[in-house]
Amino acid sequence: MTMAKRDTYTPDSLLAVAVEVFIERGYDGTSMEHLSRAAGISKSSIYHHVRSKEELLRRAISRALDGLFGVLEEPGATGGRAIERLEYVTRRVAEVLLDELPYVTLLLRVRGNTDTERWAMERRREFDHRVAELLMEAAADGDLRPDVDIPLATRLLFGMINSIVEWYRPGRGTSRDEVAEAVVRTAFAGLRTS
Amino acid sequence: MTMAKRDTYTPDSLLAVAVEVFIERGYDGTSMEHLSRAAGISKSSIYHHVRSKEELLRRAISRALDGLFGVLEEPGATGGRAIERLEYVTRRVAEVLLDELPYVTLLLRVRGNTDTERWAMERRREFDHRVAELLMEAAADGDLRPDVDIPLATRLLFGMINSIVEWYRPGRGTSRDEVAEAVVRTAFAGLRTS
DNA sequence: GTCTATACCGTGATAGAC
DNA sequence: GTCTATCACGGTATAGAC
Repeated sequence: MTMAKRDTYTPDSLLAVAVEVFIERGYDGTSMEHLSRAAGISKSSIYHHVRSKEELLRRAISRALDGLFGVLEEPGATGGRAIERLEYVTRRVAEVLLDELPYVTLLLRVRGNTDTERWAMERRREFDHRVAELLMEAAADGDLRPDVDIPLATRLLFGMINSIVEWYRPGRGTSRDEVAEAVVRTAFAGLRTS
Repeated sequence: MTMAKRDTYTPDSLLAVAVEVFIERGYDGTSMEHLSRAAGISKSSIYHHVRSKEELLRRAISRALDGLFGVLEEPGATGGRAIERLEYVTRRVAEVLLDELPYVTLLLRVRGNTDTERWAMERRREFDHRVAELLMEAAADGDLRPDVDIPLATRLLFGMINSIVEWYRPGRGTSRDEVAEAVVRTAFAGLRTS
C-alpha cells in the first residue's frame, strides 16, 4: 500500500495547486508568495520544480490545448456529414473543457502580456478556425439556417461553450454529461419551443 | 466654436484611456506607469484626477452596471408576455454591452481580488438572477422547450451574450444591430435548420 | 494641472546551508 | 527537496516645486 498523500511535489502536482490559485486570483494577481502559501512550501522551493512562474502557465496551457486539438483527431470529428461532425466536436469540446476545467479556464483567460500568452492565443485562433471550417461545410450542406453568418455563429458557439468555465463547479448541480448535452441542444435547436 | 481636442484630462476622459489599457493588459497586469504612458502624462498627474488605480476600476464598473440594470427598467422589460420580455432584455443587454463595450468588458473580467471587484461580482449575480426569473416565467407559460434547465439555460444565454466582449471590435465586420439580432435568433431558435 | 523626486513595500528569482 | 537570507527591480502612492 502506497502513501495516500505525497509530501513532496512533482512539477505536475505543483502545477495542479498553482493552476487553482491562478484561476482564483488571475495569473497577474498571483505572486510566488501566494503560490508558496497554497503549496505549503517556501517560494524558493518552488524554483526547485519549475524555472519560473511563466513555466507553470505554459505547462497548464499546453495541457488544455492538447486536449482540445485531440478532439479534432477523433473519428467522430473526421468522418460523416459535416453537421454531425460539428455536433460531435461541440459535445467533445464541452466534455474536454469540463474534464480539464482548470487548465482550459486558464487558457481562455490569457491576455497576451507574455510570449507564452501570445503563443496560447495564436493556437486558440487556429483551433477556432478549424471549427469555423466545419460550420462552413455544414452550411454548404444546407444543414444550418440559411441566414447564419458563419464567423459570427462560430464565435457565439464558442462563447456558449467557453462560458462554462465561468460557473461550472464539479459535483454541484448539473453533471458533466448533462452540461455537454444542454450545450449541444441549445446551440443547435435553440431555447424556444419550435 | 469649442476646442476639438482637450489637452487636459477630466476624471471621465482619463477613465476612457485607462479602461482601454486595463482591457489590453488586464487590470492586475496594468501598472500606473503603463497608464501614464498611455495618457501621455506622468504617474503622479494621474493622482490629481483620481485617488487610486482601484477608483478607475470602480468608475468603469459602475458605468457598466448602470447600463445593464437600466435595461430592466425599460417598458419592453416590464410589460407583456414573459418570452417577449426575455427576448427584449436579451437584445437590449447585447446592445448595451456593445454600446458600452470597454466598460462591460472590464465588469465581466473582475476576479474578486479587491473590495471593488467583490462588489461588482455581487451586483452581477443580482442581475443574472433577475433574468433567470424571466426565464422561469417564460417556461411556466410553455414558451421554452420543456426540457430546458432554467439555471443552466440562463448561464448559457449569458455565456453567449457576454462572449461578445471577447471578439467584437466596432467598425470591423458585423454591425451592432446585426450582432444583437444574431444573438437573439441563435439563442432562441438555434443554429440548425428546423 | 503637471512635473521630479522619493518613500516604502512586494515582486520574481538566486545563493548557499542543511 | 526544502529552507533562510538576500538581491535588484518595479509597484502604488505622496511631497512639494513650478
